[in-house]
Amino acid sequence: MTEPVIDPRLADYRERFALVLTNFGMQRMVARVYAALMVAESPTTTMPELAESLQASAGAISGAVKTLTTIGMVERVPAPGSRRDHFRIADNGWYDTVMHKYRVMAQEIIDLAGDGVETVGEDSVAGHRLDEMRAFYAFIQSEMEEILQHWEKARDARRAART
Amino acid sequence: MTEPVIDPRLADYRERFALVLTNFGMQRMVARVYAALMVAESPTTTMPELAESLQASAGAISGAVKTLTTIGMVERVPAPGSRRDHFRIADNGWYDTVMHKYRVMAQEIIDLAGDGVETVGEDSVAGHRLDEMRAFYAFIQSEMEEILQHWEKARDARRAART
DNA sequence: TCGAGCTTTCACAACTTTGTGAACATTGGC
DNA sequence: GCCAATGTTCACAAAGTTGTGAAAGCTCGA
Repeated sequence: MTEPVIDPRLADYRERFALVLTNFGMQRMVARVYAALMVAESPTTTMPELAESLQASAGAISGAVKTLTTIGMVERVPAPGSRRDHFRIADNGWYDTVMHKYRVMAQEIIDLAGDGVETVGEDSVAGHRLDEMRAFYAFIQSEMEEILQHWEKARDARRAART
Repeated sequence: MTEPVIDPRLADYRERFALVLTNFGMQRMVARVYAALMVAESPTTTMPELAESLQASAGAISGAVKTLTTIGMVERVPAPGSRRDHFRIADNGWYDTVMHKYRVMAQEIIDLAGDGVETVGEDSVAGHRLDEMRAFYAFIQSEMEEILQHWEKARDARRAART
């Protein structure tokens, strides 16, 4: 078993980062790969590099990378002069993905609660509970659009300020 | 095996409801109990009623109810004239709990990203990535306070309007 | 078109999670 | 204070999840 060549302090931090993402509901290996890309000093990283650094099999890396690229948190980068695939954290990937997920979830709950109101009747006890749930998520959904716009403005200002 | 006495249409809806919560990351049985309380027509429900309706063991119900009361989504209601414990969906439990969870998660990420910036150095490639992540969650956290206040106002108006 | 280098897929084993059933603990009425 | 009704805990079995290793599949350059 070869030891990975990486600053132990950085490896510790990377694993802690992955652990937090795991608590969010992200799969273990997916979280570790994301964390590795997040703390990587080089702009892009290859699958063998990830496998060695994380001490994981090529198969596990392949699956995790596929998940991350599918949901748009990581992107495959064309790498002239190299036959290996290169990957990096997608610009905006984090919040685009998170926000998209929340938007979908909110819509799902709105529909679900709406169906419930129809099922139990809108003037029943359960009907009122479900209707308030629906109203809450409809409210959150509408607020989210506004927040996202505010963030994009704030982010652009930050980036511009970074000389 | 005794068949549960419940409208099949309602039982289907209840299971669908639980499934959506499960996709949110809630444990299966916890989600089923919450769904059962949500669609119940009676204001409160006992553990044996939940066990029969959900066709689950008393042990599983006990565990799920404990989880739900601990996080504040369900409350134990004193029931004069009955030796059984009665439970109901906590008023405000849903969004208090969800919002509290998000607030904690946001703070955790802010701290995590902050530590990362210190670990890798703020002028490194990774430092910039981590710093933007930190800024995003700090932004979300501050916006959330405002949203919650708006919702409470909107909710009170809704309730007042319900004659 | 062939071969070398990468990546993907898949069966399996290790591990984790979840719910049951039964024993144990608690509570309230008599 | 006792007994019966309820609630809780725990060991274990079933089910599900995750990562490995190896084999199969691509792809690019010659």
